[in-house]
Amino acid sequence: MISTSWASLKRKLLMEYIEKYCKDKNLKLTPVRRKVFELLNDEKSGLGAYRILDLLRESGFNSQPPVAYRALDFLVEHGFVHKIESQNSFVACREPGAHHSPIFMICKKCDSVSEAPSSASTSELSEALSATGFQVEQTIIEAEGVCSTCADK
Amino acid sequence: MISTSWASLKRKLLMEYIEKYCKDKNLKLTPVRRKVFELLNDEKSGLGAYRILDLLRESGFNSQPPVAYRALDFLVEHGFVHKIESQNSFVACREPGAHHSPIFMICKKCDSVSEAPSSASTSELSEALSATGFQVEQTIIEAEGVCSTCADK
DNA sequence: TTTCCTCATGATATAATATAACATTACATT
DNA sequence: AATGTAATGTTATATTATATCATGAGGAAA
Repeated sequence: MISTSWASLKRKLLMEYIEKYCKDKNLKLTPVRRKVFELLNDEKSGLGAYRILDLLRESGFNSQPPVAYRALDFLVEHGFVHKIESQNSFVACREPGAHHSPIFMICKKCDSVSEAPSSASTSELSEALSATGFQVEQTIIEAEGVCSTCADK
Repeated sequence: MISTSWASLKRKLLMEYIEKYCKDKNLKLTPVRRKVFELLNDEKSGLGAYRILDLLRESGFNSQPPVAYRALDFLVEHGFVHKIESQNSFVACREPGAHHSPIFMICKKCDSVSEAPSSASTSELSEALSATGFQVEQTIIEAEGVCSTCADK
């Protein structure tokens, strides 16, 4: 049996991807920004800003609210983290670089938030809406329901 | 020239629809609930709960926050009002009874929030997501962009 | 009619989420 | 060293939302 799970390998990979991305683009992945990403990367559920703040403090950062929000702003701005509007929570991006219009699936049983594989849905939506004369620049799509794991139980 | 605009006729119609609906279903459209709906019905933009609270007070209701939130809960529960998650604001439903999965178009220029005509988009989305094993129960779709009126300027 | 029940409202306090504003530090460039 | 820029530290406060308990209003049942 191998001791490192697929999930943990993926988390590691994501962290490395972001490190490289920041290095290439000359973005400063400071300790607090990195830690916030790690915290989110370790979670399946969304975390609220104040929960993140608590976890930062547990990790030795003596932080006030603006510290957490600034780190989140940075991570969201560069697409490393997404905000889940219906929960006021944040999740690590699982498909970095893949799309700018993520679709989230939020399980009401286990509270997990997962990102749907990139699909045509968003551009179809944009096209459908453009029929009304509205020019879509950004979409927020969040689906609430039951994830496959919970449904199988 | 006729003095009553289409928009004002539509607002009136919506109000009447809701009155009838409540009467039929034996729901209590109390003064504060009715007033909150009227306030939202008169706006093109979303209103925050505390803005609504202010307007209630201006209308002679001497209300505290729970009053506004309770009225909003009632109106949302029965589909008369929708919450715009990305703004923490509320809008009157313009398509009562039409669909349980509205799609909102939020104009970043004029701040208007409009409801897209009911379409296949949502069920397509549900189908696409069910391919991942996720069972969709509810969707939140909010598109940010520029409305046709603002685009024409 | 009176009692009781339910739902709505009144009222106070506080929780949870988010930002404004200004001071300080770190570090790269000059 | 002097300067500029971006990041962080710190305090205070704004904004959004709910918990809790008390009071009232109206209908159903005794």
